[in-house]
Amino acid sequence: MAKGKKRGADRRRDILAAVEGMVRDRRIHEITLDEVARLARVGKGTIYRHFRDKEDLFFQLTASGHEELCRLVQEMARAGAPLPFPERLRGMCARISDFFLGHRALFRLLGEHEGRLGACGRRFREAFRERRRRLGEAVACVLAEGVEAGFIRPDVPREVLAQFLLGLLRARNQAFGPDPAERPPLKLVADLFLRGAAGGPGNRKRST
Amino acid sequence: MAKGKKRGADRRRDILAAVEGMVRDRRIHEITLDEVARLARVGKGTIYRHFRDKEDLFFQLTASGHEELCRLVQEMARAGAPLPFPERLRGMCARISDFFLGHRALFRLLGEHEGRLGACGRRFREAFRERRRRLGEAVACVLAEGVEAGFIRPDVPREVLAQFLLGLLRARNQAFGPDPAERPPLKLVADLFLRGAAGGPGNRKRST
Amino acid sequence: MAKGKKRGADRRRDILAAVEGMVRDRRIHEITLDEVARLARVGKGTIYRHFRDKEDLFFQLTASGHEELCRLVQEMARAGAPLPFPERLRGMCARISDFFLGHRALFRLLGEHEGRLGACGRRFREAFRERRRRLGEAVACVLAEGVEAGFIRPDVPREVLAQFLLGLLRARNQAFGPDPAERPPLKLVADLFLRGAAGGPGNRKRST
Amino acid sequence: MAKGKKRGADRRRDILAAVEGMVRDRRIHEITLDEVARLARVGKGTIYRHFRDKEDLFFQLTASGHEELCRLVQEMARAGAPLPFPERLRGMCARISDFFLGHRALFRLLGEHEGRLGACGRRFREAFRERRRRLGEAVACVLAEGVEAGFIRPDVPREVLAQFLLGLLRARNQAFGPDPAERPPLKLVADLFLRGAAGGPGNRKRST
DNA sequence: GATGAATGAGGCTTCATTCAT
DNA sequence: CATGAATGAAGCCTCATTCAT
Repeated sequence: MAKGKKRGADRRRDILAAVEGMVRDRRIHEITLDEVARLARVGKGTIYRHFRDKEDLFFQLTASGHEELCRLVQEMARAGAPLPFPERLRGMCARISDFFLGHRALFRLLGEHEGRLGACGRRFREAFRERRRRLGEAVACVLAEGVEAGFIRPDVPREVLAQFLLGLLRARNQAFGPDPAERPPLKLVADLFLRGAAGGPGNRKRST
Repeated sequence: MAKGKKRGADRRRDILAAVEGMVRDRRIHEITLDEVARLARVGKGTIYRHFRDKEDLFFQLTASGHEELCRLVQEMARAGAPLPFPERLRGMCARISDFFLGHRALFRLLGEHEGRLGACGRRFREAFRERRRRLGEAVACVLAEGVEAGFIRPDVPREVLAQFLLGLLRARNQAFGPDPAERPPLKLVADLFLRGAAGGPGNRKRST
Repeated sequence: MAKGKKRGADRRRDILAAVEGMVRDRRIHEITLDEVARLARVGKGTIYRHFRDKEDLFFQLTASGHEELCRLVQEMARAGAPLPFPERLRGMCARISDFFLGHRALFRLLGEHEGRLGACGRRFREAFRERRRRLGEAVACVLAEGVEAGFIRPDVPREVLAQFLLGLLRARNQAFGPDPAERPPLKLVADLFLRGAAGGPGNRKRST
Repeated sequence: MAKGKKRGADRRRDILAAVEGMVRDRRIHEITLDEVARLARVGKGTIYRHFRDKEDLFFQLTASGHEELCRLVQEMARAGAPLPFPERLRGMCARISDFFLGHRALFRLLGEHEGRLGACGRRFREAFRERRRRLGEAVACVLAEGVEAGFIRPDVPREVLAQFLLGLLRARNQAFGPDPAERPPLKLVADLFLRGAAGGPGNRKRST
C-alpha cells in the first residue's frame, strides 16, 4: 500500500489539491482538465469518476473550502469562552482572516459561481446560499457570547451582524495592496466592529 | 441621419450596453461574442474595431462602471454639505448601494478579473488597484466632513475607513437573499459605521 | 499637380509597388489588403477601383513582372549582335539572373499561382501558360543567333532549349544559399548550356 | 482490430495522405482543416494530436515527400553500377522525373514555403536548406560515378552539377504543357547534361 | 472618385467529454 | 478501474468586400 495504487479518496484529494493550486492565479475557464489531470498525476478519465463534470469539480472545491472554514469557526464557538469577549472576537477575526488569505483563490471562485445564481444554476443556488448562511451562523454563535456579556446589542439579529463582520474582514484583506503591510491591523477591524455593534443599555447617546 | 447608420461612439455604447445586460446572469466564459454582436445589433467584426479582444471588452465594461460610481460619489462630495453629517452618510450609502444593486453584475466581474491580478494580467493589475483606490478616495472625501464635524475619529486614515464602509455595504447587498426585504436596512449600515468609526474626545474609554 | 491628387495610373503603381515590397517575405495569404492600403497610402476601397479582387491584384503583379522581363529579353534580341554569341549568351544570362534576383518574390508567386492551374483557375490558366511561352520565345530569339552561328544544335526546338536555360538559371539562383558568394558563377551556367546544347556531329570545332 | 480503431501512426498517415491529395490542385490557404479531417476520416481535433498546427502539417508533408525522394536516389547510388554511366544517368533522371510528376504538388508547396525563408520562418529556414542540400548530395553520389568513369568534369563540385541537373528536370516537367506529349524526352535532358558537364581527358583542358 | 467603418462568412484552434483498451 | 487517444461542437478572431459619406 505504501507504494501501491492509491484509491478513491486519495485520488479525489489529489485532484482537488491540484485544482486549488491552479485557481490561485487563473480563472476557471483558463484551467483545462488536461492540465488538472497532469498536475494531479491521474488520467483524464479518472476525474470523471469523482466529479460529474468540470463545473462540479470547481463547485466541490469551493464547498470543501467553505466547509473547512465553517468547522473552524464552529470549533471556536464550541470551545467555550476562556477569555473576555473582545479577545475572543479578535481571535476569531485572526483565524478567519488567516483562512481567507490562505485560500483567497477559493473565495474568488465563489464570486465567479455567484454569477450563475441569478440564472441557470438552479442546481447550485440553494447550496451556495445555504453555505453562506451556515458560515454566518457559526460566526453568530460566537457573537452570541458577546450579546450575553453585554458587548453586542441584542436588537439586531446576530446573523446580520455576523455578515457585517465578515464584510469588514473581507474589505481588510482585499481592498488594500497585496503587501500584508498595507493592510490595516486586524485589531482595528475588531475594534470598529465592537464599537459599531456595541450596545449596552443607554448606549444610544451617539457614541460608544 | 435620424434613422441613418450610427457611428463610432454610438456603436461602442451599444456594445457595452448589450454586454452589461448579459453579464447579469452569466459568467464571462458563458457569453459569446456572437451573441453580443446579435444583441448589440452590430456585425461581429465591429466589436473588434472598438475593443482589442474579448478580454478587453469586459475590462472596459468594468472600468466604465467603476468610473461612473466614482463620479457619482465625487459629485456628492463636491456638492457641499447642506445636511448634518449622519444624513449625508446615509445619503451616500443609499446612492452607492443603489449603484451596486443596479450594476451588481459589474462588481461580480471585478471579482473574476481579480483572479488574474496575481499572474498574467500585468496589464490590468495596476488599473484595478488604481480604480479601487480612487473609489475609496472619493468616499474618503465625504468622510472628511464627518471628521471635521467630530463624528469620525481622525486617527484612522479616512481611506481605510472608506474601504470598511464599502465592505459593509457590499455585505448588506450580497450576503442576504436576492429578495430586497431580506436585506437589513441601509440605516443600520450607516449607524453601525458611524458608531464604529466614531471618535469624539473621551470616547476611548471602553475601546480595545 | 505637384502636390495635387494623384490619379489613375499613379495609384495603381503605388499599390503594386506596395505589394511587391510585401511579397518579398510573406505568402499571399499572409498579406492583408488593410496593410496594402496602408503602405500604398490609399483607401481600402481604392484598391477595388484598380483590381477586381485580391486574386486579381496578385495576378497582375506577377503579370507586370513577367512582362518586364520579356521586354528586357526582347530588347536584347532586337539590339542585334555586336558581340560573338557566347558573349551574348553570357550577357543575357546575367540580365535574366539579375532580374530573377531582384524580383525573386514575384517568381515565387508564380509558383503559388501555378497551383490553381490544374483546377479552378480557368481564368488564369491560359494567361500563365501564354506568358511562360512568350518568355521562352524571347530567349529563343537570342538562341537563334547561336544556331545561325553554329554554336547551338538546330535539331532541338529553340523554345525547348530556352526553357532548359531558364531552368539552369533558376537552379543557380535558388538552389544555393542566400549568400551571393555561394552561388556558382554565371559563367559556369552559360558554359554548361553552351556545351550541352552544342550540336551536331563534328560541330565541336568552333565551340566557345 | 482488423476493423477496429486505427491508432497513432496510422492516423498520421491518413491525414498526410488526405492532404497530399488536396494540394494537387489547391493552394495551401484554399485548403481547410475541416475538409482535411473529413477526407482523412478523423476528428478535427485529431489533426492537432499529430501536428502542431496547419503550418506544421504542410511542412511535414513536404518533408516526408522530400525524404522519400532522397531515399529513392540514395538507393540508386548504393545499388552499384551494373550499367554504363550514361544509362545510369538516364535511369536516375527517369526516376526523379517520375517522382516529381507524381508529387508535383509537393514541390509546388516547397515554393510556397520558401517565401517565408527570408523572414519569419526561422524555424523552417534551416530545415529547408538542409533538405535541398541532402537531395543534391544524393544526386551527387551518382554523378561521382560519372566523374570516375571520365564522363563528368571533375573540376566543378558535383553538388553544383547536381543542382543544375535537377533544374533541367524541373524545367522539363513544368515549363511545358500539362500534356505529357508536350514535354521534351528525358533522353534529351540527360544528353544535354552529359554534354554540358562532360569533361574527358583533354577535353577542353580545364577551361573554355 | 476616394475613403474607411461596418459587415459576417468562415477559418483555425481549443477542450470537455467519451470509450476502447 | 484507470487511461489517454479520439472526437467535434463551439468559440474567437480575421479579413475580403461593400457602401454611405
